[in-house]
Amino acid sequence: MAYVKKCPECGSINLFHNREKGEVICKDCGLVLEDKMVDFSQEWREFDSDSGDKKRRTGAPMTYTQFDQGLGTEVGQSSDLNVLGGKNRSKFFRLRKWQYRISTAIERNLKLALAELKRASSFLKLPKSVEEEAARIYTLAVQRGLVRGRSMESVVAGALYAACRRHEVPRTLDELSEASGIEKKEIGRTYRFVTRELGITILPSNPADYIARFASSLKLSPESQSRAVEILEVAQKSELTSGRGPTGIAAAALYVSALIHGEKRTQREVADVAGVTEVTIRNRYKELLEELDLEKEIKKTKKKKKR
DNA sequence: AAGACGAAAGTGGTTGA
DNA sequence: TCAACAACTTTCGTCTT
Repeated sequence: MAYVKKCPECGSINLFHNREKGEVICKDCGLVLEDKMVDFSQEWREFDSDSGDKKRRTGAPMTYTQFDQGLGTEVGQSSDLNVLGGKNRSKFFRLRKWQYRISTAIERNLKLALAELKRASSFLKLPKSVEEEAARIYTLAVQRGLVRGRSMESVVAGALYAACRRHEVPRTLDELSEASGIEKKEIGRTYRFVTRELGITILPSNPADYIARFASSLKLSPESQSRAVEILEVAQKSELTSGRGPTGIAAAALYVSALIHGEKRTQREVADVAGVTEVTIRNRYKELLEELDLEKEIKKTKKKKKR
């Protein structure tokens, strides 16, 4: 009996297995097929029944998509009061007041922001793991006061963008912009700012990560899709990819492989789904042809068609 | 007539003095 | 902080199918 090969949602065969999170994600539509990895290993060793009880833990799972990560802290309870003397009593009230002020400000912000984050995330059909990551990034950003002077929405969008890239399911700035209603420039700016301030390192995104999604929205065959990935690999070795926008390269690779497999798409169509202009595709396309002799193959399929 | 191609000028961001 | 620079876009005219 074969293992799950196709996404039940869109039928794509392009599945991504994230071992760390125990998820299988469809790269095309973002559907999470499996997220039920259970770690059965114990994290402690039991020497005797006593220490085992102390270390054993239980409770609700912690999650960043809840505004307080599912764990709340409050300063004291009024029932503690009778234990405290006069001085400590006033100190107690002061502390609680501050705690209240700080936490309500942050919490209120987080509640709103996380709602917005969930909305945008479901609009983009992002997997849960990416949403969690984005929520984590946003929470850190709020705690460091990085939201000040920026709109909440733009920071949310920036966090999402960063989370997508970290999980190798990149979305373009255009897509984020459409989902959040924030300008492309602004998202890029806050994205850079937040990642720099939080010291989050992000690998330059790989053009191949875009292929699956672009190919499926262009309705290209799996053959063209895998050919495009092959082309990308060669292009990368010839240093055609460094310094270039990854979306443009991905788009050009797809355009070429579509030609080779006789599934012609206009430059306009490819350009639209990739969020670049025809000119960029043309430039990349030209470079690809120069470096890898693909012209023969294109001609071949042309002749075939005539017959 | 639509698509492909290429030149020229403009934009926003990075880099290095 | 500013200027040089590369990548990409916009716009537009010409060639090809």
